[in-house]
Amino acid sequence: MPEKTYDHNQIELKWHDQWGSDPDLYKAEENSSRPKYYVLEMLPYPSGALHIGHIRNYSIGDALARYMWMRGYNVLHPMGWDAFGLPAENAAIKNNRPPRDWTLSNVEKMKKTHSRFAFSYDWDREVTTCEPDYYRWNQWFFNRMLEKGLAYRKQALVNWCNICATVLANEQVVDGCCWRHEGTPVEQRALEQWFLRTTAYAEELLNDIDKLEGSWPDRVLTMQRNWIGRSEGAEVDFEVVGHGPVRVFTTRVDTIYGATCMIIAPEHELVAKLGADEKAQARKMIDARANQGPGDVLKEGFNTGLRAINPFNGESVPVWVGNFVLMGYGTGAIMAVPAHDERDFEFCTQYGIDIRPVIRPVDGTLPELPLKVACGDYGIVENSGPWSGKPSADARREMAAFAEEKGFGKAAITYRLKDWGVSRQRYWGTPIPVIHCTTCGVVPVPDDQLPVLLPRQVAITGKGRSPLADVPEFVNAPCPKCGAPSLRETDTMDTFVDSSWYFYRYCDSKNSTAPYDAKKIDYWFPIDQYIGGVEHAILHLIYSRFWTKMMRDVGLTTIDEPVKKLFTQGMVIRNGAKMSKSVGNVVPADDVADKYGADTARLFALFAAPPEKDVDWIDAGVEGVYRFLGRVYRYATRNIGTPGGDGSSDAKVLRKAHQVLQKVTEDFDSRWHFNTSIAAMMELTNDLYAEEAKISATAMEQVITIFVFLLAPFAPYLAQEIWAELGNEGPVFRQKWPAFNPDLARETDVEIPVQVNGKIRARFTVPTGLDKAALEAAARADEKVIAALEGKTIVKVIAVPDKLVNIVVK
RNA sequence: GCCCGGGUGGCGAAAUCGGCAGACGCAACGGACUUAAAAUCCGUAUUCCGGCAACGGGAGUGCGGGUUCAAGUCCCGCCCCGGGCACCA
Repeated sequence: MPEKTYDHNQIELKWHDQWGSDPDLYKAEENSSRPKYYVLEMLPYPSGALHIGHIRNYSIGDALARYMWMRGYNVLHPMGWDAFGLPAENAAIKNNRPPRDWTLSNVEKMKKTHSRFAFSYDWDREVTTCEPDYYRWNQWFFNRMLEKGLAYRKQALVNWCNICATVLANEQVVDGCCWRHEGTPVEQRALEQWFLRTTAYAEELLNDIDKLEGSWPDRVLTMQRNWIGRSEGAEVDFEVVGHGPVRVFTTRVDTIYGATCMIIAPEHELVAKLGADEKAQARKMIDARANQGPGDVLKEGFNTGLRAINPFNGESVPVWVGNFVLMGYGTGAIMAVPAHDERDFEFCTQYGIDIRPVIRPVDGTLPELPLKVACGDYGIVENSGPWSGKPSADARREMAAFAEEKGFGKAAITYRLKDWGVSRQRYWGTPIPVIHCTTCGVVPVPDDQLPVLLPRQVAITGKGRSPLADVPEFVNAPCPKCGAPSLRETDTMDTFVDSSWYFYRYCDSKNSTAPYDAKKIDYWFPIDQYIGGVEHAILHLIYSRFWTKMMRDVGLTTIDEPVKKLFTQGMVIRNGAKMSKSVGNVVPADDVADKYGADTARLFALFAAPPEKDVDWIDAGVEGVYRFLGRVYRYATRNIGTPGGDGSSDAKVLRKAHQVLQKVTEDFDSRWHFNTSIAAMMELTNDLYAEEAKISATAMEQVITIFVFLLAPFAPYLAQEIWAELGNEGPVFRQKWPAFNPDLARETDVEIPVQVNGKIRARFTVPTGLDKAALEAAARADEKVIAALEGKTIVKVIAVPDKLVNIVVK
């Protein structure tokens, strides 16, 4: 066949049309005899256009999906849209266009790009989270959580972002600022809010991390462990004279005889009982903290004049208010042991409060005053009544037990993790399905009245309260219990609710009577491979784990963890920042596809670096991959169906082909270093060019066929085109992945370097597998080696078969 | 401060088990083809020293030590970069 030039547009358009006319092409089988494989990439926010960062994510998942298909699995590979969220509202304000219109038109555009890139999704299962047939189930789950006491409402200090004009979850606060607005400090506001009781699962979320060990990246597991932040300690009541007990939390109850004051947070309820001056001072601290960005904060405090009694030794100590004590952790009050805690030391030194060492190092003496630094180490407890002389660990345990026995405390565990605040004062989200009735109180909207529909025509102001509050048709509703005119809840749910369970919906996306059929979940779950950005290590991935456990306890599934294996791909960086629309440094996927084709863009996204690594996007590198595909195509077309050469290089190129097949197969099955898989294919291409004239027609066809398979998971269009050129029918990714032949792949000869004292002095070629003795003999017979050994005494000879010979001389 | 990653040519990287450092690609340079250019094909390329050259010699994976016949890889101590957590009691 005459050589054809690589016209990516023509090839890709042809197969795109052909594949597009077959809706069942990438369909997962409902009743399959094949083993199941659920591969999932994190669903995108429909911002308007796919960029190279998306392409990298989907190219990894798609290569895997295609490979697993060829390996004979029943693959579920779905895609959807995380369609609720703030950008739609901002766009609506800017363009005067309803968020739904804007969102759905973005979905259409991005779906076109998806299809152009030939990502193999089962679009039949598409999920769009802003549509009622999806979000009604958010509401339904909310009702289940209300029944279980896992959803509750309380007045609480919440994180407030002024620009977003809404509340943020704890997880959405970064360095004291809004996660979407880096420079905007989060304010604390007291609001009535809905919370989901994630803390009920703190212990299980932490313990089950062990089950994920080895199949989730360590980095993610560590981040989650830190986030849950379990500390073991004790709670102890100090009687505040004239006011009653105030409880403190400490991890070092063994140091309690060294407590020289109590410090409470400025938000602590005891402050309300102080004088006007003190209250004003505490208020100032709270405000100062609200306006503070990240960084070091100066310790500040004042003496309340109150006294508290240490229940262990009956000592009366002063009560202070301190700006470094957090209301949101522990009990909001601490006992200060300046001798053994760095922060207490700093504070007490500053205000001249007593310092009293009570822990002696195991092999030393009690620290002498004045101290230069606090000593937080464990040791032997001293000057501590009946516990003196005991090791810290024992004293901790026994003192907590003692407190419990005497009724003034107990052993306690505290978590950094807090309940998930889900109320948002915004329009574009799932309406929280409750009604406020003056007589019945908070009444959930009954399941059979769901969904509570989000009204379509709403004026979005971006000011402080939910726009839904200004829609009378929405707000005014009868109480489901007593029928009296009542008011609907106008807050909407955090969008992370949507993404906490969407992957279950893919298994049964059209179910109109339940979120899904449990039998279908049983078949497909857990997700065999989840692929996404490490930036979701905490938010999305903790919420998803929580949601699964909640679903299990509600009786909707039997599994504990949704994701078996997690892969976090590196970010695509451009101009020093993660590629994203909000930063404005995106390379639109369509631009690259226009110029070089989808195959090139996909291949380059994988070739630039190993997939877990961050990669700087540099346009220049794309050329090389494009040239490679062109070389492959021209070579294939000019050699298919030609008489061929004398076959003297057949063995050589077949060997190389099987070696590359082995390498690519192993890369898929283990560490996914597709950059080296692709490099191996380039090597094979270079060999094929070099040996072209000496390959027989039969060998040529065999090698090109192998090449097509190698290419199929990465560059589906070109693979399909050559597959057809070879005279084959049907989609190549429905073929069976070829097994490599280890005999054909085996190298016959190997070059052995000979070192003398570690310096290479000679090389020779021997058959592979030559044993030590023969290798040593061959080395000693080599002229150059003889010359190098002249006049030296051999101390030792190391011969490693197929690797090297090292002769140690004196 | 604590906990994870990482540091290799001009650049992206490779070296999976301790065994030839720099595969593959980009950029660069040289050649072939062309009236010319593009495209394509072939070749050169870590660096320093000596040589017209074939070649020979030395150094080299952030820094300093160590183990070993042999270290990018293992051990100890540092430096730098990226990420996470951070008055969390």
